[in-house]
Amino acid sequence: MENLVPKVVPGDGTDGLRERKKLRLRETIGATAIRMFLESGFDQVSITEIAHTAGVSRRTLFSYFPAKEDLVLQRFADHEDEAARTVRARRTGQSPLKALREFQLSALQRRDPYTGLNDDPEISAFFRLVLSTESLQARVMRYTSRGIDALAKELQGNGSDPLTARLAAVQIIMVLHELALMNHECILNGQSAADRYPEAIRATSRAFDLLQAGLK
Amino acid sequence: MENLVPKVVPGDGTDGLRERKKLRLRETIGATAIRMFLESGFDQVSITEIAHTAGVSRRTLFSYFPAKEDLVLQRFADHEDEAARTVRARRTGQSPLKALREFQLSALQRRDPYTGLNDDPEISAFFRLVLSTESLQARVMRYTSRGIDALAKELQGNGSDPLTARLAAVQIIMVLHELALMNHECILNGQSAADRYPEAIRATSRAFDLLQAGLK
DNA sequence: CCTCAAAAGTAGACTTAGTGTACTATTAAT
DNA sequence: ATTAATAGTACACTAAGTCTACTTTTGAGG
Repeated sequence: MENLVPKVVPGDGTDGLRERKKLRLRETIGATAIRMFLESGFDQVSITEIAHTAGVSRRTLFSYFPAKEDLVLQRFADHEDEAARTVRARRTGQSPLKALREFQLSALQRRDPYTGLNDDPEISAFFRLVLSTESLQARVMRYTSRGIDALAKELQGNGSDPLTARLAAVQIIMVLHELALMNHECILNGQSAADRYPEAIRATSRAFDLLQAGLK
Repeated sequence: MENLVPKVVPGDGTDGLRERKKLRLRETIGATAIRMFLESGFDQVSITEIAHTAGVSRRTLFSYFPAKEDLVLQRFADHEDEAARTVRARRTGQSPLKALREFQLSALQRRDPYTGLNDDPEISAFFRLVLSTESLQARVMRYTSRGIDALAKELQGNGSDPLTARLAAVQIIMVLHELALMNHECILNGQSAADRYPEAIRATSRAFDLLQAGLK
């Protein structure tokens, strides 16, 4: 007697040759695109060229990356809820703001690209690409916005009323974003990460002081 | 003897039949576009249709509005440096934050569309259009970003060090933006502006308290 | 190993935003 | 009235993204 349940049980999505192949192809396409963008600029490379270079059809490329911007920015999604996770994982008794400050300072120390304080040529070239392309900047803002949502939710689940949680999240995420931009700008101007480091620490500390104690 | 200076002296740009005609045509095109967008949605109306309805060629339309989004959002540009102007025009001795708070509360009272607290059907439809269209939201963010620049500049010319000015500007403008979103959301859900008013005042006051005294 | 249904991929036409170019029509000043 | 600049148009072009119908690959079961 034949089985009435569907023959293909999706599993958890990580098993099977098919899944691994898809993942690899996605990697290939993304890497090809970024390489070409870094070489010639986002607007100077067409989807058609990327697809051809990566050895897939245009249509296939679009089935992996729904928009041209996604070819560059998928990796940003990883960081989108970093702040929320930091707050969630904080030591008991520690305030959210204190946890974020601590995390941010250690991120600077380890030159986390996310802080803007990283002068690795490939990483700073990637940042330059993103920040010099309007449509990419717009997309980054979307991720930032999701980061705000995530943090607000986390703060709210932590005793804050919804209004305060939301306002705090907006302030915090946007300030962190601004600090990263400042660091990146210095790196762009040729400063080394090591040179910039002390000032980056100072700026971050000052920013958290302002967040905590207000603008006055 | 012929005159060696250029024959056409531009003047201040407001004189002449030509200038007035251009201004009127621009109005016509913009109004036509917004009417059509409100009726069918931003993505459902093509540039070709708008140009045809407004009685101009596609190319002419693009010479007035370089992108489809600009057909909707040019009027946002007016508000882009409102915060900076408010700070500049404040009474002597008043702190920037105090001036902005005062301005914002009076803007709520007069139901300034800019605060999100306006239930006029045409205005709320316009907001809904903008907020339900991704590409328009991205464009709004650009204006917001310019508002930050303007305010930062104003604060800096007012004694703040550049870092503090910049961080304060980011916080203030983004918080105001968020407050407007909240009000708008309530209006969208059918609440009247009058109904929402007390809570809007409360939220704004709370937001300025947080900005001034910190998140703690 | 063979079969076969589902999933992945492809080809190519289509829509639409936006640009470049070469031409025509207005306008305003002499 | 002449004329040079400016505004507007027609038309062709590029490129992103979608739709549809077709082919290939894969992996599970017998």
